[in-house]
Amino acid sequence: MIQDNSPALAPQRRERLRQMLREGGVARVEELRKSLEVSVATIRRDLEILEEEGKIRRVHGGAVSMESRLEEPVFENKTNLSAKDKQAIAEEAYSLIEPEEAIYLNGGSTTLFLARLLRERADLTVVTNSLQAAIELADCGPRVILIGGELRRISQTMVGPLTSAVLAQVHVDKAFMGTMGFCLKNGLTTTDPNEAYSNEIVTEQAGQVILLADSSKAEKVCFARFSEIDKVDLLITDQNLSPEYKKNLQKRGIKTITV
Amino acid sequence: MIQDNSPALAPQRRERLRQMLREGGVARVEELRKSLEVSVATIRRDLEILEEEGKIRRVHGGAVSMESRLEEPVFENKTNLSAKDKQAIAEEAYSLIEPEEAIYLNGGSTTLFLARLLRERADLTVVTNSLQAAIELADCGPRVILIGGELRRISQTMVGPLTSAVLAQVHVDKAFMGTMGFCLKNGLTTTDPNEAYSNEIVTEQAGQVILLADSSKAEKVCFARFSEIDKVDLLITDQNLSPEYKKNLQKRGIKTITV
DNA sequence: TCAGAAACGATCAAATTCTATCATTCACCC
DNA sequence: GGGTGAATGATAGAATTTGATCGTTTCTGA
Repeated sequence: MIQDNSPALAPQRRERLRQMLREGGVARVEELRKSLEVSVATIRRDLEILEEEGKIRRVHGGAVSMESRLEEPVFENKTNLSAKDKQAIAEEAYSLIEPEEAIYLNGGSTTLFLARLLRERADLTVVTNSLQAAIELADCGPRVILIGGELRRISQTMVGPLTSAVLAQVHVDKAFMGTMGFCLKNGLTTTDPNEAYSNEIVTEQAGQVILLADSSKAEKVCFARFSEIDKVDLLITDQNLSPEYKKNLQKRGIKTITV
Repeated sequence: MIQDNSPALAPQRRERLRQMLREGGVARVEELRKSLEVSVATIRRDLEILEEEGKIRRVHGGAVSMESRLEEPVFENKTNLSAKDKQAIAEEAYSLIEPEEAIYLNGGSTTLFLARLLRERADLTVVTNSLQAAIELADCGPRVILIGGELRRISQTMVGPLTSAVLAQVHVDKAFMGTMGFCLKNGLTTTDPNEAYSNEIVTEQAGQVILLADSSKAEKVCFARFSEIDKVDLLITDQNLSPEYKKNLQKRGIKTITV
């Protein structure tokens, strides 16, 4: 017999694919074909399956492991909204800020864009639980108050029970909140209960709650709820939110701004 | 030998771009092209994508990173001044840390060296008011608790009355404190009263107070006092501290370790 | 302010890779 | 022994990526 080892079974082969990708972080189809000694068609099919399972991400020419460094830690939805839309939402939010106000920013990419716009505004006070926002404002601009608490690595935010200590002592005029999901029935939700805890305290206390969320977050529900939808005063979002949905929000007393 | 040099996959290439930009803060298109060995068109396209994702910002001639870590302008010089001594002091301090302990680090260059040594110690809990220490430990290592408060730009620390809120709720076994000056008569002093306030709370509460200070700080007095010298349990310093002075410290109950 | 140089964006062609489709193989069952 | 169906391999047309070119814009120094 020339063919000593029978060709690996499909699940075995996929497991090897996965492993190879984990090791290198990335691999091209041709490499994989050589290693596994099957046709590119098979490799492609396997990659397709692994992508469905969320183990890898296919790219032109090969694939990237989702279990390695090369991929972003935050890949909640792979159809991440472009920076341009987030920028637009942030700019709209910025225009709402009055001189001398105290505002709150929670963690998240959209609020980070807003933070960047605040670098020149020495008149403001910015309260935040976001390490990245603080870094952005560390060397210039507004007065910055960090709320303290346990550092949640994945989001680089301060969360948990300790955050209530500082939050109890400050008041903000406007809270600009990002969220993982908002839903008429289930309210505002995020993945981490500790994160939710901190967000909840802020939404309770803030003079005004302004939600910064692209339309992909609509009717999305995550594990940890931090507020009823009614607590929101204003939603700034993109153009893909249906008019009916906006009307429903309107009924609940939530104004919507579309950028 | 047939050189089948398969070009790097696009995500790999962009990751390298990102990294190069993070390291240098900025880079020219031409540099990037040389390093990655692709055409400028490709570089431009990649930069465009990275900008879209908000990772970088394009400028005429190249790009700047949006995610480069805090650069320390004046602070940098200070860390370089006697970096070797500070590193040695930090290493000595590190050896005192027991498994599973909760420790405090205040702001300052020496404590920052110590923070860098803690990156692998997942068993510890680190409480700190230093933004830079937090950044250093943000993506790995020990549990990090930030104490919150107002951000003092020059030192990148959280200071002031708000810090007491969180500090009142935690206990640390050992507090590693840097200081601007220590003096037998005037105790521990620093320049900023708010900074002093936070330091004071910590020195009052910590199980053990360990002072990390090179000899240039001896008998130096600054504006704001935060502790009597007696509160210090242990001083780690360099070899330039006179034996008599050490003896005087000994009389006050302060052990000295010289590195 | 102006002119030259450098950098940029848009566009096109070549090369590579992808998708969709069809043919082949091989185990399995009746 | 032939039918069945899943898995694999092959192929052609579509799509994507890349590098080169050219006119336009931006920067720099006089």
